[in-house]
This record gives sequence, C-alpha cells and structure tokens, in this order.
Amino acid sequence: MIFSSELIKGTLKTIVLKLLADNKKMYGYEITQRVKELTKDRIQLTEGALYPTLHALEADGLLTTETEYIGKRVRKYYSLSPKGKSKAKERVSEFTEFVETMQSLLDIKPRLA
Amino acid sequence: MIFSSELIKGTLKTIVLKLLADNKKMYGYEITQRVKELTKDRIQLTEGALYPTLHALEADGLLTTETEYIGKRVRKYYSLSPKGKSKAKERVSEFTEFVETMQSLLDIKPRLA
DNA sequence: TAATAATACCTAAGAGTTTGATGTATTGAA
DNA sequence: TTCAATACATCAAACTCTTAGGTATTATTA
Repeated sequence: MIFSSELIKGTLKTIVLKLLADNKKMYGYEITQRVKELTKDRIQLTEGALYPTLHALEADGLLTTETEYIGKRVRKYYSLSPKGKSKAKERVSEFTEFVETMQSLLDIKPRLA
Repeated sequence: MIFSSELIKGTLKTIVLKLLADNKKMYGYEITQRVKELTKDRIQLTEGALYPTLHALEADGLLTTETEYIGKRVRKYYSLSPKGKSKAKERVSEFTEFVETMQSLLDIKPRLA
C-alpha cells in the first residue's frame, strides 16, 4: 500500500528536516531513495515536490548547501542550519502531539453502536 | 498549541468522514465546533476549507445531504452514503498505518496505549 | 558496443487546495 | 439596541503538487 499524497503533503517538511537531523548532510535524490527504503516503498517522494521544498527550506534559512563533484556529476548536499535544527525538533514534536490528538479523535466510539 | 494547517490538510477528509461515521448526520458549523472541542482547540477547521471539502465529498458520492429548518434558519445535514461508510473505514486505517510508518521514520517512541 | 537504466540536478504548466476576507441572515445575550 | 454567535456559503489570491519534461553522467546489460 502506497500512502496517498494527501497524507504525505502535510509531513513532507517534517520528514526532510528529521532525516537531515539524523544524517548531517544528504542530497535530494538520496532523500527520495532513503525514504522509499525506510518506509518499504510506502512513501514515495516525487522530485517535483521535493526540490521546491528543499529550496523553500533553504530560503527560510533552515538549510545550507554545498556542492560536490562526484567525477563530473554534480551533487548538492543539504544540511541543517542551527535554526533548522531547532525547527526539526519542533516539527517532530508537533507531529507527535498531532498524532495523539488525531488518535483521540479517530478512536471515539460511536454513540449509537 | 494550534497545529499547523499543513498537518490538518492531509487529514481533513479523514476527520470529516470519521465524525460522520460516528454521528450519522452533522452540519458544517457543527463539525468545526465538534473538532475544536474534541481537540481542545488544537485543530481548528476553517469554513473556507471545510465547505469545499464537504462539497467535494458529496460530488464523489460519499455524502448525502438533507436540509432542515431550525426556525427560519437553514441547516444542511451531511450523512455518509454506503460508499462513504467504507471510505471512512479505509481512511482511518490508512491513517493508522501511515502513523506507524512515520513513527519508524521519525524514530518516535510510540506512546500508543 | 549500443542501448537502456540509474543517478542527479532541476523547472514549468496546469490542476488542485487553502487562506483570509467577505456576504447574507437569524437568534441569543448583555 | 447592539454585539456575539450561529449557519450557510463564495471568491480572489496565494500556495502547493502532479505530471511531464529537460540536461547530463555513469553503470549495466543485451
């Protein structure tokens, strides 16, 4: 089962920030592959969604970049800035609380069974 | 703490379908208030987002409507169609699985009861 | 060796959704 | 009487994603 893009939308930034918090630096393609692998193909980030998001996070001062050449191929690494590190923690804990809230909402027993 | 609209976006339809699954019929304003109340103000659905969503679910054949008059005031009730009922279950279980996947990704220690 | 797949960056048009404001009208409370 | 709450809803602007495409290098396979 592949999760609907709707669900992924709300958490894309959280995923990216958390991966970077755990991995110091990663490049875009690597992020898509890592997420695919970690979630057994259930979350598939498309490049069309990922790259604009990375650029937006960079523009917000949460990410810094450095370019490396692997042979002749360009590779652009993204890392968390200090601001990005605190944002990553914030986002993860927000998600945790959100899940608890959602569970209480979704676990409600019908009034008339 | 009020949750970011980004998080809510991904689960708006799930919330609406689940509430209707538990309550037989509800009207739009009631949904916003119920969610606010059940989540202690942490999820606030805006009408600008809710009504188009209700209309979209209705157009998909997941909801049926009936109009009632409370005094002179119009009230439009939404209910799940049979198709909507199975969709509600589907959405809730998709969300549950999504949470499990996200938790492994975010390395959150599950606080599931 | 030639074609294909995978790696790696990215953009852009169109589609879809949300925000924030606004509109209408009734009812209840101060 | 006036303001807040109830209750429906829409709309333009802003925003985001999807889908498709572009460029180029390296690895694989037929």
